[in-house]
Amino acid sequence: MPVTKIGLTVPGNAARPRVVHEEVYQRLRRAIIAGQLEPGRSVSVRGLAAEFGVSAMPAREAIRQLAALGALELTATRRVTVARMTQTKLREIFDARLALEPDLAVRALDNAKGKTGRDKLAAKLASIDASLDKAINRGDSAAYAKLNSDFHFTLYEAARSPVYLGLVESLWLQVGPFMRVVIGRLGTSTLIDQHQEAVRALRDGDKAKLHSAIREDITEGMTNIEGDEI
Amino acid sequence: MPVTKIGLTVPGNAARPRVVHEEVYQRLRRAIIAGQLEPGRSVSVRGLAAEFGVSAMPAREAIRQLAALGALELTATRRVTVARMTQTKLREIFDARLALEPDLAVRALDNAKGKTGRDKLAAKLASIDASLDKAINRGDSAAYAKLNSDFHFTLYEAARSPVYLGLVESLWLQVGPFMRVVIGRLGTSTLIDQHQEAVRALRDGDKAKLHSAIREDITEGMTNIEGDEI
DNA sequence: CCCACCCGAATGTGATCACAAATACGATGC
DNA sequence: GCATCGTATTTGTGATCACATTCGGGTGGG
Repeated sequence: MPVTKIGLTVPGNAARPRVVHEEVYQRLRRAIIAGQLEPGRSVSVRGLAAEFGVSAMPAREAIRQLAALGALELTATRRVTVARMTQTKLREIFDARLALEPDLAVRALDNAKGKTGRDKLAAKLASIDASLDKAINRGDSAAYAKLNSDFHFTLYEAARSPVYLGLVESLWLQVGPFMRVVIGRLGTSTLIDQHQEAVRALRDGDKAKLHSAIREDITEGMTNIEGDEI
Repeated sequence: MPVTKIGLTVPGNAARPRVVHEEVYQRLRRAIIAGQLEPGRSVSVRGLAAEFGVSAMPAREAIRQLAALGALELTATRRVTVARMTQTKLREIFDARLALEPDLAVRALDNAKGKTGRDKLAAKLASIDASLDKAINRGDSAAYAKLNSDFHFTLYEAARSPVYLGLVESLWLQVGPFMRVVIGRLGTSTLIDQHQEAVRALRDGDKAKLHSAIREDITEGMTNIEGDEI
C-alpha cells in the first residue's frame, strides 16, 4: 500500500541537512560529544526513531555511522549501547588526544590569516570561555561539558584540516559520555581553566605556547580522572 | 505461540555469529585498504549488493560505515564514490600517520610478552615481508599494496590498542585507493624496504629504533609521492 | 560538427513488513 | 519467599516497495 507520507520535506525548512538520516546523525553526534548520553545506555533503532519523530531507516543509518566511529558499542547480542569506558581505553584515548590535538590547534593558528584573523578567532574562543566560566561558577556540569567541547572544536575547526578533525571527533565521541559522568562526579570546582592561556597564545601567534596550553588542558583532564572508578 | 525451543540455537556454533552487512563491510574495507578500488570509482547500493550477492540493506549499511570513516565520499548529489585525493589532504594524512603509527608500533613491542613473544611476532612479519619482496621483484604492485598493508596491520594489531588502531585504519582507508594508483605508476623498483629494520628492532626490543623505522617507512612513502600529479 | 534538451535507466532515501533472537516480566512450582 | 520457566514484548536484521532526483545517452536543432 503506497502511503506517500508527507511532512518530511517541510516547505520552510531551509536547514542544511537535506536528508533525514543526516539530521538524526548530527543531533545524536552532538549530544554524545557534549556528554548528554549516559555510558551503557541502550540505544535502539525504534527508540531513537520515536524520539526524533522519524521512521526506523534514518535511525538505523545514524546508529551505524556512530558505531563505526566508536561512539556506540555493539554488544555480543547485536544490541547497541553508548560506549562504556575502561581504564586502558581511557589511557589510550588521552594518549591519542595528546598526539593530535595540540598539533591541530597549531594548525588553526597557522591557518588564521594575520593578526586580525587570529584576534577574530581568539575573540570567539574567549566568548565561549566566558560562558564556560559562568557554568563552572554555578556548578552546571552539563553546560560545562557542552561549552568545553564547543571551545575545543571551534578552535579545531579553524584549522581546516578535515582529516585531523575527523580523528579528533572520533576520540571525543568515544570519551564524551564518560566525561559527563566524571565531571558530574567531581564537580567543576577543581577544574583549572587552561583555556585563557591558549587564547593568549593564539593572539600572540605563539605556536609553542598554544601547543603546550592544549597539551596541559588535556593532561589536566586526565589527571583529574585517573584512578577514578570506571 | 511456543516458537524458540531448544535445538534451534546451534550448540556448536562458537564462531562469531556473523551478520551479512558485517561481512560486506569487512570485505569492502579490506579491498579499500589494500588499494583494490580506484579513486573516484562510483559505489552504488544496488551495484555493491549485486557484486556480493546480497540484498540492498547490507550494502547500504556497509557503505554508510565506510563513508563515516572517510573511505567513501558522498557527492553533493548523494552519490557515493571511492574517496579522491588532494595534495593538502594527502599531506594531512601523512602527518597524522607520523603522529600515530610509530607510537602504535612501540605499543606492539611493549605488548609482546618477553623475547619469545617478540620473536614470534617478528617471524610473522618477516614472513609477510618475504612475500612482499617477491612481489616487488616481479613488479606486482597490487600484491605489494596488499602485503604492505598486511605487514603494518599485523604489527599494529599486536599492540592491542583498539582506539589507536581505529584511527590508523581510518587513515589507511582514506589513503588506500590513492596508494594503489601511485604504486602502479611509480612501479615498485624505487621502493626501499624499511620493514627489515623494523623487524630487527622488534627482535632487539629497541623501541627508539622501531619508532624511527616506522617513521622512515612512512616518510619514504611520502617523498615518493610528493609533487606527483593528483 | 557541436551543443542543448529530453527521456529512459539508475540511484539514494525513506517506509514498511517478516522473522528470529534476545530480553523483560509475570506466573508457576517448590 | 525464591528460583525457574514460559510467554509476551522488544530488538536487530534482511527484504522489498515507492518516489523523487540524478545520470547517461541519444536525438534534434543550430
